[in-house]
Amino acid sequence: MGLKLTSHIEDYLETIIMLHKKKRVVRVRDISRKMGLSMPSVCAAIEVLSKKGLVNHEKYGYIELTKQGEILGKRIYGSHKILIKFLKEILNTDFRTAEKDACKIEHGISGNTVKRLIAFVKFVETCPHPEGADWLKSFNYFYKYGKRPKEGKVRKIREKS
Amino acid sequence: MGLKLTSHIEDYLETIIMLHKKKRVVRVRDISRKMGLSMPSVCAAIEVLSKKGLVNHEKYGYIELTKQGEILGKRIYGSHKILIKFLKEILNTDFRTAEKDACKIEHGISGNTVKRLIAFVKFVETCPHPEGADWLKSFNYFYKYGKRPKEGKVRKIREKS
DNA sequence: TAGTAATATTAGATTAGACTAACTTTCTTT
DNA sequence: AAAGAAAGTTAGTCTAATCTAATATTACTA
Repeated sequence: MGLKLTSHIEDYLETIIMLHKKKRVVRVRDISRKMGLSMPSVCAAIEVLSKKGLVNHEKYGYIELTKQGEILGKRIYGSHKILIKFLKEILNTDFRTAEKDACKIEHGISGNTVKRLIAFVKFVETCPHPEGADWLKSFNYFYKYGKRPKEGKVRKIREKS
Repeated sequence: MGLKLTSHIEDYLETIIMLHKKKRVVRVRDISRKMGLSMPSVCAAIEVLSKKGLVNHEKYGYIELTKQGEILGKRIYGSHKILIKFLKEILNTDFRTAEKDACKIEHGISGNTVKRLIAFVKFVETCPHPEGADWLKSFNYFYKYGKRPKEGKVRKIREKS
């Protein structure tokens, strides 16, 4: 009866949170489509989540998060969002890569590291444009050309991949 | 006969690379101890790596990386090191957390993201002390106190966890 | 409202990764 | 060089996560 979740089960929980935001009502089919898994797989996972007390689910009915499920799910989803932000806005990876990488990364990362990452993202965002231009643009220049831009040289960097 | 590796199998490969650096000769027992897994588990994994042509292994003998195994292993190990660096030197997490998190993260992350991360770490390291003090120390201050240090205010931040 | 489509569940199989117990080989120590 | 210790392997079991096929329920629609 432990509350320990495998990373796969966490994925289901996170997906439920995301679907809830858009639809308010979540069904097996929705999860199945969103995650690209068969409905039996989803059923099995929901069964596990249900036994852990994280969702309520009656046969053939909707899936609802319990209080506990919502708390845990939101924590997981929070990590997801901050990672996306880091990957997209700071490392400037493209949207699809960011999504993919964030999914893989988020379950492994410890709570403390997430906290630091959140702080870091905030720190960078509030950075007082130290190089005479936006700091993140400077990074993109650095990534592209392998050297720091000269003062006042950074405009807008467009890139692929 | 694909060359696709599961993340677990990549872990074994990475461990072999690390052990090689220190011992030159790697045995099942070494891997077993390093990874905290039973010897039969290691044997099974070595069998897989052997079939993929990444290691050579004769019964009761040493484990040697093939050319291909070394190339792949080093690539994986490279991601590991850059992540450790990011977690330890930039986010300033403690050593054990960094190790743990890096292991979890590294297999999920895409090659392109690793490249960006490498660039990012280098970028930060070469940052020309924009706030009148070392940039990373400023971040640590920010993490600890939730606000940016005033000019010239950052000394040395000691922290737990 | 009866029939069909969509959704959900059950049953059973498969795969990867781990384990323990038992056995074999190699190394070490006296 | 023989005995015991350490290392390696084999065999068999377990669990988690997936699948397909078959069945059951619910929803839609003509």
